[in-house]
Amino acid sequence: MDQAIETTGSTLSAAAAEKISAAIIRGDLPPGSRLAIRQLSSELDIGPTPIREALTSLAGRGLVTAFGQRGFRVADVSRQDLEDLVAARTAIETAALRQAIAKGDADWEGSVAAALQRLKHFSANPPATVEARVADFERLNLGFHHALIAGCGSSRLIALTEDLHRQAQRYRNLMLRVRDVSPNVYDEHRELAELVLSRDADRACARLAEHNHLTLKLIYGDPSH
Amino acid sequence: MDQAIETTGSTLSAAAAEKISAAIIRGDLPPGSRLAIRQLSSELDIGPTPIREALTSLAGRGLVTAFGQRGFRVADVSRQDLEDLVAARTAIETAALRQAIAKGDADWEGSVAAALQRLKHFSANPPATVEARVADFERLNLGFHHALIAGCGSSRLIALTEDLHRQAQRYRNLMLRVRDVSPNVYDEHRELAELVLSRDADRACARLAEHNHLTLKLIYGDPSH
DNA sequence: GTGTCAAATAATTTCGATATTTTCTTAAAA
DNA sequence: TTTTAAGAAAATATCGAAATTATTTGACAC
Repeated sequence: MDQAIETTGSTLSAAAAEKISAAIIRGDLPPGSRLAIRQLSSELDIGPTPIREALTSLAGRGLVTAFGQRGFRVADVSRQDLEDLVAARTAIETAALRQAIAKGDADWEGSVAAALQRLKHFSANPPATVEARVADFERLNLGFHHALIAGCGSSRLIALTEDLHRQAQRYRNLMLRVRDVSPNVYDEHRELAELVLSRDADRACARLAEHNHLTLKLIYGDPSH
Repeated sequence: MDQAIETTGSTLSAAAAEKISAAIIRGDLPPGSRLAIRQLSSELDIGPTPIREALTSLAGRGLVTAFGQRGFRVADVSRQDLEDLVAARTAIETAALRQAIAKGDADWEGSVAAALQRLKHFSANPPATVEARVADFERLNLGFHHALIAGCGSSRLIALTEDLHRQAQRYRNLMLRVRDVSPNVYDEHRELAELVLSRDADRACARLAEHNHLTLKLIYGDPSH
């Protein structure tokens, strides 16, 4: 149910960007590898022009790096870059969360509760295979973080947060050899949701920052620098 | 000395993006107006493909909106959008400033002092014409804000800050009929620079937030909503 | 007079091919 | 042996045209 319709009414460029983006986040296209236009064009059976446009779009979202007249490459990874990523994500996501807590209405509270409920159900009835567990969790996790800040009313902060979330997801997929979902993942999110719904902005943001730093800790160990 | 060399070694797409971006920020292309590929192609004497790529790139930077298969338009403006813009910019810029104050070395301090010095010289010897005053000030102002956060070491936060700075510049160019530089603009920046160089992060960030809210106040009056 | 449908127009999107740039290879000179 | 230079090969960036899609115009029915 992923690409059932060939042309969904949207452009081929968007479809190409979606597929390439997914491959990069999944880790199938390793960091630094060349993104040859001709090769991608024949592989995806799409002309060079939409491929090129897709790569340009992805470059604006931090997954691809453009090298002047020397083509495109998958964005590199490093500890320093991950520190940047976590810092930027925390700054933007906490700002959005503060606005959401200040402005959020009843619908927003309901969305947060619903997203948490889905995580609870997932935790109680996890899928059998590891692949399904990881895939489902990533979808629910993104949905939960989206629900938290959806009430902030700022399309800019929401879009930026989701971009950075996907970049962090790529790091986890690339560098964590043990790719399974922690059993107490529900409790982690439940406590965060409680702080949010009780409108305690300071504690909620502190908890969210801590939550985001987990990615850095899991990959590179405790913060030293 | 702006477009002396036709092809600077960079791509035509980048050149087209630069020209269209400047026209949008300047206000020559009004918000909501259609960005017809064929027309831009003949006007700039560049093929449709680079134009298209330029528009895609600008869409990722918030100056252009893409409408599925119905072309591109200059991004709309509204009070709500400007509130988003100021909030996002403040969140990101203050986060970068905190990191810069924490990590910044002697070179960074020198850059801040130098950027301030250029503003001082500008204020003491302003150009004769209004156009030159505004153009010079915008360049120096961008340089000053860049210098403040350049020491943060996060390319992500720097790039985002500059994007949002240009979007705010567009609002000022569009909506302020009185386009001249305030005489006490140097003092404003000097006080900010002093707080930064004294490494007082809290006060510097508060001052920077206040500084950014000026755009909103000048355009829409005092904050009510 | 109003709403709906169909044809024509105009636009974007996409493709295949060309020209330019970069990179790799090879050979010659220091 | 190392460096430099020249030529060949591959890749990108770009162009002009074709195909698909959206919009407008006009006529017809209600």
